Amino acid sequence: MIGPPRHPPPPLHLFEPQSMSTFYVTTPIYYVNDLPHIGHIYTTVVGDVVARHRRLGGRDTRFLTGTDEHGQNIERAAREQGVAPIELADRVVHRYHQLWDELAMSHDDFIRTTAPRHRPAVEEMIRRIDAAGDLYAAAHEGWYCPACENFYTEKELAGDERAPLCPVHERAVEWKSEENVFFRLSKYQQPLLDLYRERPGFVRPESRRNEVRAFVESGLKDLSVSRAHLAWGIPFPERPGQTVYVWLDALTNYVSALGFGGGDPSLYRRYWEDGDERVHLVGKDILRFHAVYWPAFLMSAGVPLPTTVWAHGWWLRDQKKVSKSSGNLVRPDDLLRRFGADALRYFLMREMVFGQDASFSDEAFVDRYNADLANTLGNTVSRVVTLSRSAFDGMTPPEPCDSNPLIGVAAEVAAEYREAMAGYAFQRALAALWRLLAEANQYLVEREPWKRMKDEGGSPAVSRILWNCLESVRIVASGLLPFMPRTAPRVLAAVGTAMPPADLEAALAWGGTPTSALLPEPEPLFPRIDKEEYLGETARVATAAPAPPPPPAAAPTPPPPPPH
RNA sequence: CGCGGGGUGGAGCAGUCUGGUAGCUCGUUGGGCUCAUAACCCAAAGGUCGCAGGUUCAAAUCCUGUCCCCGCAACCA
Repeated sequence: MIGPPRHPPPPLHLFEPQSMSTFYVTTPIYYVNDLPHIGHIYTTVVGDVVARHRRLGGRDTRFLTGTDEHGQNIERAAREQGVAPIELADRVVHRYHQLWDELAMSHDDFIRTTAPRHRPAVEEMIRRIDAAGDLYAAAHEGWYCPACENFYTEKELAGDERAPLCPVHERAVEWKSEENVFFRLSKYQQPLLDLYRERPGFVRPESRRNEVRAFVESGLKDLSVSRAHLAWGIPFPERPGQTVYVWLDALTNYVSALGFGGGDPSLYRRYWEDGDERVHLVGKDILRFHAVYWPAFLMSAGVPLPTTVWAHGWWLRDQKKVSKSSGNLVRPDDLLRRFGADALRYFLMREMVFGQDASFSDEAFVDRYNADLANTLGNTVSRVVTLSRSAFDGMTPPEPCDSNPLIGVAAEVAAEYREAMAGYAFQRALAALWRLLAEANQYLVEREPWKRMKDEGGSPAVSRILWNCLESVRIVASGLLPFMPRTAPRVLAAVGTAMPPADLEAALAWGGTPTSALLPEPEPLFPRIDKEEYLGETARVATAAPAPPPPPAAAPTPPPPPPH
């Protein structure tokens, strides 16, 4: 028997294949009972940043997101609004497409659990699990509301223990038993514990792995994977009157989108079965489903497991937990309108330590925007470009420089960026880039090229000084390509590099700024925001508009998935 | 004895695994610069790292106890 390793394993990135290995990254599929908020955006931005980064590193990358559309909550919400469930779903999905477009998401596919291609995959998954002998019929008992036609857990119920009430209708629930299909989850308790031990990187970060392991060690009960009385779902194969439990339905999206169980399995083979890395990004609230149920389903079905389930924290609002009832959700519309997608993307990635909770506040947003984007990045671009244009007649400097203090800093920064990106430490990666900007500013003040220019004009010394600064900004902007897909190319263009690079490693190396290239007149990339004024505005908006208006009853048909 | 996370200068955090002068960003104060988006650079003030005890030559860091805050506690996406 092979025991656990005596030493902790090296970080995963050391195992990362060098080139053209595959990388498959997914977000959860979002439940369409609610419009997207900052939490949905965050996970998807993380996925996009990672996907863009791996693509720029030459990996054969696929990035999936989508929506989860079945289940009693959707059915109920649709009934309340007097529309068919699919209409409700279409409406919300339309908003997702719009939003991902606004946010420059580069997903290769968008899966909907109501799509025709999804159902065969679920059926195939069930067929395999059944063939493994892991399904059986048994009675499921619980508190049942006849009006909802739905079971509730003790925790969900309103009223007190003596007179439990339905949380929706506030009427008495009854203890009821119905026949369901059960999955032998208990059988996988030991295999799952083995999995966590043998592959420590399966659940990340480590603290979450411990949490999951503790949960599994405490004992697993078999899981009901079918529902009676629920019309809005995938019919359970060979079990008339039963539909598939939404999580079994939903989790299968990660392979249904690749063609699992369908006519063309080529993507499934490429990115899953024969794939090198399969990463699920999830919020900590749904870690259990991804780190316990999903691998158990896959083991049973004889399908390879994901390589990593990465759980991140929650966005709090002003230090408080976000909830629909308290109305403190952070909605993206105003932020996007005012600051643009890249500013929001930057904030989310810079402010949160990936894996931990972070707090959103308007003040923190404006502070970060002004300090990092307007002052440090925007202003640095502005000053070095203006100096170069003035000294060299609208061009980049004619003479490069291969010996100066910035080169060493740039190399350190690139190394730290590389390591941080491989380890999902986005905050560190960005902080490293900003260190190079700070060094460039410091260098500029020490050399005072504006003074030299008065005596020497565009001398070789001035040329080298300014070229170094442009080059530092170019490297920073290259590192920003995954984070700020619209702005980073603009920054590159501003400092004389017209074409964004296709290879990130090459772009991070010193020496890429072209000499005597046309340098366009700088435009403000991030106009500084008056903080007091802005906070005043948001306060007024918050008090004036208690609730956003409901979406229009007649929503346009959703557009096709984006062509990435 | 349910489980987990957190308590570090005014604010927000890193550092804790692998003990060894307590670090970053923002803010404050003073100075410098004037190319730049009132931006940039330098310097200073400000913390006995929740509390108590222990281990150690040495503890924010390891151990024990204790207080406070926040999550989770399975069919809820």
